[in-house]
Amino acid sequence: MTLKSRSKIVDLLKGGVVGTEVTAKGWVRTRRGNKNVAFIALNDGSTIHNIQVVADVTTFGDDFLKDVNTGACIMVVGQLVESPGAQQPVEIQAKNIEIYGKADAATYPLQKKGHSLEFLREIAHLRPRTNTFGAVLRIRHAMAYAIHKFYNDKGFFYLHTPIVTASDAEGAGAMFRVTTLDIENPPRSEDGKVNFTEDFFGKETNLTVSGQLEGELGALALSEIYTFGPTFRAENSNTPRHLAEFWMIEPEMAFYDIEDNMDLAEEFLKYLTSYALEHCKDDLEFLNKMWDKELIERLNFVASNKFVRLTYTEAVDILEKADQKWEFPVFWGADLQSEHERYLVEKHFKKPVILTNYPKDIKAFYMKQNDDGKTVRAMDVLFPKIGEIIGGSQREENLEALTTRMAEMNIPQDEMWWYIDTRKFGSAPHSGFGLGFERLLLFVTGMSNIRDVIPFPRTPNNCEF
RNA sequence: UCCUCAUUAGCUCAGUUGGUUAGAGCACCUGACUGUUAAUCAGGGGGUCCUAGGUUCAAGUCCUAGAUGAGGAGCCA
Repeated sequence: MTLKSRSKIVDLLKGGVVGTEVTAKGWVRTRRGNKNVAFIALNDGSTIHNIQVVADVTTFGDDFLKDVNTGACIMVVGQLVESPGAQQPVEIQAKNIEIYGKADAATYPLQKKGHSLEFLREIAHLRPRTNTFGAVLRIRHAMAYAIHKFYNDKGFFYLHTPIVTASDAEGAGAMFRVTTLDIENPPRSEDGKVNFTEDFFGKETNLTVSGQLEGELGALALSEIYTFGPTFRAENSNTPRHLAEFWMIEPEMAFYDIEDNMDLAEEFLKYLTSYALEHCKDDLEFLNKMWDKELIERLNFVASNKFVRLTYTEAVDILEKADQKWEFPVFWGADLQSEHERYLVEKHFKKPVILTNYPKDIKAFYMKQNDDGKTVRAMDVLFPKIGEIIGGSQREENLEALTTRMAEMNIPQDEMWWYIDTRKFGSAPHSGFGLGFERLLLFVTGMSNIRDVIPFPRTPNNCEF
């Protein structure tokens, strides 16, 4: 028998054959019992549920069982039997128990009773062993898989856009510099400035803030692509919705206009929501019970109801007529604030909202300009509790319109020659959007802080683990 | 970065108007219990009340500054 031969607890609970000898391995959640019998709740992360191991105290001895405590890692060999207890179908009658790793009860930080999410963040190396983070991490995996499945089934190609980039033209946020220069004593040119031609890449480089521009290059060759990778923003954002390092999905499609783009975004979000409801039932039920009593109801609602679509101008109209005091004034041309977005989603429509056709001055240079000369074909998908979960647009494919806009917004065109080239040679109408993976997970898991849906969060002043 | 709030046992939290020796549940230790379900029951040990100043006869409690955390805002996904 090799070390890895064992039954996963999820399989034992669902399809284990009663009467057979089985081997289970995992971490002890609790041990309880009396002087005759000990009950060990064992979890191996394959499911939210534990399997109950029953150990005869006279067989194993008090001293031995003392070390089979919360946190210890053990192997159990024994017969799978029907459980007389009401809370589990089967249990293991232990014949042999081996302790792989003890956990000193006096110093092991995790206990069987509730911990605050804040405390668990401080022990992010151990929090995957809790019910909540086990559930979140399994759902995170399921969503990542579902994203690839969704696009693969549609014939999209997964494009790996670069993580190190020399373009900071998109202006999506402050960037992390990538350099091998000696930060204490960098080479300088005659004018005293740091001489980046001596840096590793011979120019200034940063971590990517978006794969979109390179994604467009792929779409204008493969027709439909998506990216799914890490993204970095050096913004000093301290909120439950922002991370310095997060994952983003960016589909980019040739021959899609803004309507096609919205259709895809809505179908995508509904697919993922339905996938979670179908494949992560046990974990969602746990999170629903533990953290968010309306979670499953909300997921069902989003999966089965049409999103509201309206233009920015219509939204401003609704907000101006709303019987509501605003901290920030509403007028045409102003960027919508959180309070405005929340009002539309949570109070006025009570369902997800897609806003389109924003004033061009509050949106990026690459967005397709409308004939009115005032608005661009941007779209933001707004979700309850989370706010903006998707931001996207139809892209400006007309060379002259694009370069004129770049000049107006002081975007350096020489650095962007390759991007502009796509509008010179075989340009095509195309669209795309970005979905923040962790924001999706906030919605799907019902967690309220983004630091609790990524294994090791990176935020200002925090890069532990 | 701005505003607000919080910080008391390993964890979760009480602590009255500033007043004797700072409490509870869980965890830990000792014991009881013939199948438990965050097992239960009895007993025990465990405190830099975030840090540094200050006010006061007296500070966990009031004041000032700082640290850390959280919520809201901005930036955005």
